[in-house]
Amino acid sequence: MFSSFICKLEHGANLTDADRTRLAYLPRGHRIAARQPIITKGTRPENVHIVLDGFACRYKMLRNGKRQIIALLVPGDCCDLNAAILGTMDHSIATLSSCTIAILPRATILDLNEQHPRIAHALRWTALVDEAIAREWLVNMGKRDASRRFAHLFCELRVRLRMVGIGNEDGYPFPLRQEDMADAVGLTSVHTNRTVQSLREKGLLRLQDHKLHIPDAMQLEEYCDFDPAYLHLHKRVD
Amino acid sequence: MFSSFICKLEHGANLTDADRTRLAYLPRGHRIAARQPIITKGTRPENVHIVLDGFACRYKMLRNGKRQIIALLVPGDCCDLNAAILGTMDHSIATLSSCTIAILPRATILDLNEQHPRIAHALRWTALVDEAIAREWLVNMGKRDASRRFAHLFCELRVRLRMVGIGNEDGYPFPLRQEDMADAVGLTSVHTNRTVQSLREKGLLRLQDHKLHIPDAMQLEEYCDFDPAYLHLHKRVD
DNA sequence: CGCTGTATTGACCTCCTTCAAATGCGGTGG
DNA sequence: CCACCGCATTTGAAGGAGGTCAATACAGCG
Repeated sequence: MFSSFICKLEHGANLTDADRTRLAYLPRGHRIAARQPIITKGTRPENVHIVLDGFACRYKMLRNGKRQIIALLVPGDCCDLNAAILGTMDHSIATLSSCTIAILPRATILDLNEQHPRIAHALRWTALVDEAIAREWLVNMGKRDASRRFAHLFCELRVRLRMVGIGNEDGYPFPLRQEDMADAVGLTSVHTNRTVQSLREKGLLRLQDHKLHIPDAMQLEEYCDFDPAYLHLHKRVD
Repeated sequence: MFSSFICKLEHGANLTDADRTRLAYLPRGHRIAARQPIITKGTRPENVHIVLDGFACRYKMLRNGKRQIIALLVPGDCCDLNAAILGTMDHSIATLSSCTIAILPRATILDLNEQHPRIAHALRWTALVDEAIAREWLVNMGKRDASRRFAHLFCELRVRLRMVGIGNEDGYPFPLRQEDMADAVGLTSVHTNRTVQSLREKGLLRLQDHKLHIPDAMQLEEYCDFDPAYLHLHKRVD
């Protein structure tokens, strides 16, 4: 089902029914296990990958073996929409949980861009929002302490997931290991553990069984100075 | 003179002479003092701003008054090429040194995109490289210690500036205050001071009179594991 | 010469890392 | 059903990188 992808595009443009039926005809996704490569740094991207279910990530490895996660990809997110212009990939993409991934031939994207201006607009919108998210992550890593950093990440994901119909008022599925979370915010997994505990003790959130529980979203947003403006939602979520 | 802008675009496409003469007809820039706003968060961008000379930055302010610099803009860089799609700016842009800035009406950009496919391609390329730089900055802040962080920033700027004909083998102009440098890499100005000193003591670089001197670029790149692949230069620089 | 803004230095503190060991837990095979 | 394994989480102790605060030095400039 492309529902998450369509859901996401709805936020970037006012799609028509014709647009929606066109999107419904896209190839179905296939299942990939957790922690498997999707796209590897240095390769030339041929097709466009879309996450339909599960969590994936963009990341870069350093020579010393450390991994920095550059972006989290949730259902509805595109992996390499514009990567072709740059020639080769400057980072890799892999699954974090088990995922279902759709692979669209580049020709399909070209067709969508030419035949469906609203979809084309929505696709450009998603790319720019991804960029805005990267900018906000820079702020997060540069200026917030550990617990606010995680709090902010969780607030962001709450909005992004609600955008595609995942999770509800009091939480959402969160399949990452602590090591993944650590690599995403620039901390160690040990400190991640202690930080999540302190957030629980503060009553701001609870993380168990790969589910994130947020008792009071407002309070959490207040705590970390979260302002969803950078996600550029025109339609309300919640 | 649009030389830096043209210079930059040459790296994103094989421009023709017709492209170049078209670019030469763009409006000239005007002078702005250091530390002046160019675009303010929350506003709706009307025109496209291009830095022709000097250093500027994208930044976000936090509620607690801290500033995170999200990107450095050097001659040839565009400020808000695609911002219109997102509606309002989610961050601000300001000069760091005195700058000359060109303002292109959106109509001009549309015209370039329609009449000059190679320029259009180059513009898309610049936008994607900006994004790649943001991703590399995430790695820098997340995984490198203070001295490697600065080393990496200086290596990046060396390549970006050479790309537009600024600086030479042993250094380049660098007008930022230590406070600006600190806000760009996520450290304090005090620690910036000590870190730059330690880099000097290591013989890796010298910073004085707003000029950065790099005795041995290879050595500096080696030190911080700098790999310019993310800048996606097809034509050699140096 | 004093004013202003930036760079520099010192002392102290704390947040986060590092390393290592312990705990928990779901699966698998005996 | 229990023992064992692999994997992730949790905990402890110690050290270090970077932050904070405040004082000083320095340079350009009216």
